[in-house]
Amino acid sequence: MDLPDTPMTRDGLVALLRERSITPTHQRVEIAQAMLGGREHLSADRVLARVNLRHPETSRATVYNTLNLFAERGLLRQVIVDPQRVFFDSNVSPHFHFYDVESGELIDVDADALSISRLPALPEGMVSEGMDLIIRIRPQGDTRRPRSPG
Amino acid sequence: MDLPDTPMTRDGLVALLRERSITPTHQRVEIAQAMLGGREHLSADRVLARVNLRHPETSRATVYNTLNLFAERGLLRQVIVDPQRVFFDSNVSPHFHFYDVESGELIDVDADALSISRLPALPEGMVSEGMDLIIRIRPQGDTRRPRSPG
DNA sequence: GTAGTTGCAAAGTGTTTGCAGGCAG
DNA sequence: CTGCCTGCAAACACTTTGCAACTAC
Repeated sequence: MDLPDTPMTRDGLVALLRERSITPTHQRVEIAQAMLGGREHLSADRVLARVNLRHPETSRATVYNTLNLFAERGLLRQVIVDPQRVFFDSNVSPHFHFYDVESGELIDVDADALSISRLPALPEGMVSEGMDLIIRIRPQGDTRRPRSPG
Repeated sequence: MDLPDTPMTRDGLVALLRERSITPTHQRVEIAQAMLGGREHLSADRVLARVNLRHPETSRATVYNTLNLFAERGLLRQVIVDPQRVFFDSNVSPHFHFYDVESGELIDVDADALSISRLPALPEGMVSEGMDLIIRIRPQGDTRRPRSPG
């Protein structure tokens, strides 16, 4: 699951941002790099930590703004599985998730690892925005209901 | 979708709570009644408002504690679709949801309105806790991305 | 009577916002 | 240069917690 440290050059990222009409500021490029440079599912807090590993130059506000902007422009997808935090997923192609309720970890499930047929009719006048399928899992033998991951 | 105002007698609710080893206090019965007495998908805040329509005798803390207790004991199911609030669903049998991102409304989808086949293999040593399937919908022609419903 | 429950208000999260200063083009 | 972007800290919404008073049985 671990991607190489720098799957895209800085120039590549700059180009990608421009494609989406996003001014490629220093911070945004840094954040883009963080999201594509390793694990695919990160909370804003994790991104902040990661970006500031090098030197603490990016503020919390900018991380939140930028992640939301990226999601809006289709570079990231938000995954809502935990009421406490939003995960951002750098994989924007159709797929589903396992969610380990114990560790809080998200794992991709390839779209064709399962098949959904006979989609229900949408309520009248409504259009679909997308579908989220989450399979909650936990380590075998563990019967706790963790409210706070430990 | 609207249920009759009192689908269960107070005595019935008391019995139901006892079945689950829940001391049927005044407030808990009130909350049980609120969750079964009308709409099926309510946030804690809505439950609080509803319970205190009669007379404001139940605190926010009790509502939160009680809803979590009910969920833990299988009387309610939590639905996580909005990072801002948890919905509680009085329908605990298998089913899925439409989520109107515009209005914030949840709509039940019967479990056999769609069929999921070929479930993916779970990661080793993991067991399933349940599956959430959410189809995000919005009114046709509306292209906004609402962050704050209004 | 006693353990378990409630209410209050304060604390705690994750996230957003307002505004002055700073950077990209 | 000029408008967009950033950082800071305060504001926010939802939820949880600590503790004294109270209630169910």
